[in-house]
Amino acid sequence: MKTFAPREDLIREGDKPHVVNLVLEGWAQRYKQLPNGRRQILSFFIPGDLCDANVFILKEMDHSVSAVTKLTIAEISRTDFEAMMESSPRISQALWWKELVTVAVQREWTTSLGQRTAYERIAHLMCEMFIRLRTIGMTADNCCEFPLTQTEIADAAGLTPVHVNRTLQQLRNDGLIDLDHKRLTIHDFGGLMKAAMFNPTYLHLEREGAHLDGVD
Amino acid sequence: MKTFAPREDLIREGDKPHVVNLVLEGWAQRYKQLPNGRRQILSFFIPGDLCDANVFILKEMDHSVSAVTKLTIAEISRTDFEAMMESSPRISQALWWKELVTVAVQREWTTSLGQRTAYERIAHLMCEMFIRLRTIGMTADNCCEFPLTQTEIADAAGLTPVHVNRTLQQLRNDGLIDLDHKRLTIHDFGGLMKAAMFNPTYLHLEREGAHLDGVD
DNA sequence: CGAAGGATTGATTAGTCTCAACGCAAGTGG
DNA sequence: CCACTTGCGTTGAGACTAATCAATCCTTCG
Repeated sequence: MKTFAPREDLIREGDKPHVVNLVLEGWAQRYKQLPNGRRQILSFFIPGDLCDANVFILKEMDHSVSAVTKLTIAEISRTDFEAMMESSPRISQALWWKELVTVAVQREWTTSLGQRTAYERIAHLMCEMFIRLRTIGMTADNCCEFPLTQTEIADAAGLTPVHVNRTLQQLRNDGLIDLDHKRLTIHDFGGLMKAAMFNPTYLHLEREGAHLDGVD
Repeated sequence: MKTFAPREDLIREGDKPHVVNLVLEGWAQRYKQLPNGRRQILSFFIPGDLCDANVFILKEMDHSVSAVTKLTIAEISRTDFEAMMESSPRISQALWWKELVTVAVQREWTTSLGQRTAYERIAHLMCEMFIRLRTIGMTADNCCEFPLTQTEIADAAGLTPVHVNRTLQQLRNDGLIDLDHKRLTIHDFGGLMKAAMFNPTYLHLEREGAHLDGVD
């Protein structure tokens, strides 16, 4: 068990991976930095997420991971991880499932960046994070923590912070959300999903309970 | 073994997955269609690629797959696939490796769409496909097949066909490439990589124990 | 030979970026 | 406890990349 301060790096591009990280508390983010200095945030991790199942198969990390908030993680060694995988087919299947969902989410982000407008992208990110947080019981009614700065939203959505700011104002004016002091309130989830063209299929929630699919 | 005509669908979003597809000959593409009609191409498959390892763990496909060219594939049943996985740790590790590379590629596409310009995105796509084709021996000198229409390049790069056309002209005028009759020639690979900010690390061409596979 | 899909070109517009400044709030050191 | 610093959010003006709309040309192929 290990803790990190907000914005501290856990893993840097180029590192030789040697453990699997399991998030226990807080948010983390995966990102890539380009030679021209621009940064793309590739995914967010919340409690229960594995940073990279089985990474030690790879020679070198192709991305970095940093804490968003104060962060607590468990490090799982290669031997422990492999023992887990072999201990039962059900566990190894669950790990495969986690990995398949991770790719599915990455594909959806690709789709967002390629086809959605700024407004739609931000709405989509909010839908995704809200649902993911809800499945781990970290929402209260229509509220959740949303500890990202506008610059981080920008780097995740492929936009500039200035444009994120203006777009958030639109989302607020349209009565869809409120975002203040790192706290997100969704006033009209149906409307937000519609605006984002959000379809939760890609999160493959079925096995965790259909009751969570009921929206608002 | 099965064949498909160019542009024919192998798998449709919403299908219940029941086999793993292995590409034997030709190119295929994974894509997603949004309610507003826009399409994002998410990845290309070339010979040797698995369309989706272990997909049958999921209840429902969240994307579609179609042939780009005339296509030949092998269908691997769930039982056969699982038998393969259990037959040896080296095989199951190789399959994990394939999957990890798939996610890594997806992350790089996310980065392209979020942070690279039109010019850089197209250059990057060409670098990636050229290297992947080279590792399976499907390049000759600095040439390879590149069977995409400009509309397909556009849907992969998050651009319009018109803009792809103009950008290709720039790439040609800059002396980096030629693309004609579905045949790509790279005149200056170093320059193309530089323009694309292309770093092949994410393809993880080296992996632990790869030399034991007789692959490569 | 005609049809159809793909590539190309031109003119205009929209969405987002860039640059620059300013405000506010929280944390820090004196 | 106050002044200073710093990071984050907000606003405005102008520039630019890429989208849109629309027409034309070129290939390929039945």
